[in-house]
Amino acid sequence: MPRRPPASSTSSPAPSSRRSPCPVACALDLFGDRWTLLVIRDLFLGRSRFKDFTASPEGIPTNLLSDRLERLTESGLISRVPLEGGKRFAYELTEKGKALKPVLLAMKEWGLRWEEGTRADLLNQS
Amino acid sequence: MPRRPPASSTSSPAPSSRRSPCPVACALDLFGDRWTLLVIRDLFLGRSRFKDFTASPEGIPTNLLSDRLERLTESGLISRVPLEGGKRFAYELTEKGKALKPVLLAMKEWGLRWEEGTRADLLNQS
DNA sequence: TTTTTTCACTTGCAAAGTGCAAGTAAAATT
DNA sequence: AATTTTACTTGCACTTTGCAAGTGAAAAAA
Repeated sequence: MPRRPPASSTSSPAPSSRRSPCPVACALDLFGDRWTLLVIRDLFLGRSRFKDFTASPEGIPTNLLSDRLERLTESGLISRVPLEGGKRFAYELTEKGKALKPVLLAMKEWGLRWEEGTRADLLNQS
Repeated sequence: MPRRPPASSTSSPAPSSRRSPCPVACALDLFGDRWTLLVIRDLFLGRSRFKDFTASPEGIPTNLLSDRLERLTESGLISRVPLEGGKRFAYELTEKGKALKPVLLAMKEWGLRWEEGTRADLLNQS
């Protein structure tokens, strides 16, 4: 995945790396890979620290997690919040990131219906 | 992306390559990349031939298109339908593939809302 | 306070995937 | 019969992925 510039509180400026003006293509430029949406999912599940993400059952490699957290921050889907005094951070969804809930819910429903043996322990409506 | 076995008309058996029982992770195992959902989008837009997909504005490389069509067929999201007599094929969404409409619509809405300059010429409700 | 453990990464490397260009053979068209 | 189009495949350079190991700071334990 190629890299991209930051984001505003309303809507992000079109980066030159955009493949087309299609909103689906555009979305895939931001999270079209095997890991990014799982990090978003974890954030919806209340996980917020680096180790929380690595503890998820899929076992994201730590170098990829670093990379994804950085990209998500750059594209304004998440923000880093400094933890008590120290140099450590928690991550949280921005409004833009929270707006992905319908996407995740649709994928969850699809998976539950069409892929045998899947179960959604945690990701609820609301 | 690692490869996987075929699919039934109800729900697909769990492949050993599955990363977790999470329906989202499972879905991403099938279409978690930058191109697959664009092929699905094109099919929803009525495109069905190899050249139709290559003609989309994102310009998928032909080797990747071949690969994606094969994987989508294997995983039961699309099927190859033989064209009049010859050895050529058209591609169409299966029921399982059509069931991805809510996912694409959610992504479309998200892109339109949060990514400046995107526009959805074609992908409609229904 | 010192030691140990945990956390949040980074680095190195082999393997796999991507993207581009060029090639090919069959089908369709002229 | 010759030309063009279609649906691919192949080759190759480059990038990304996944695994393991290493590192330094912070937190916890002794």
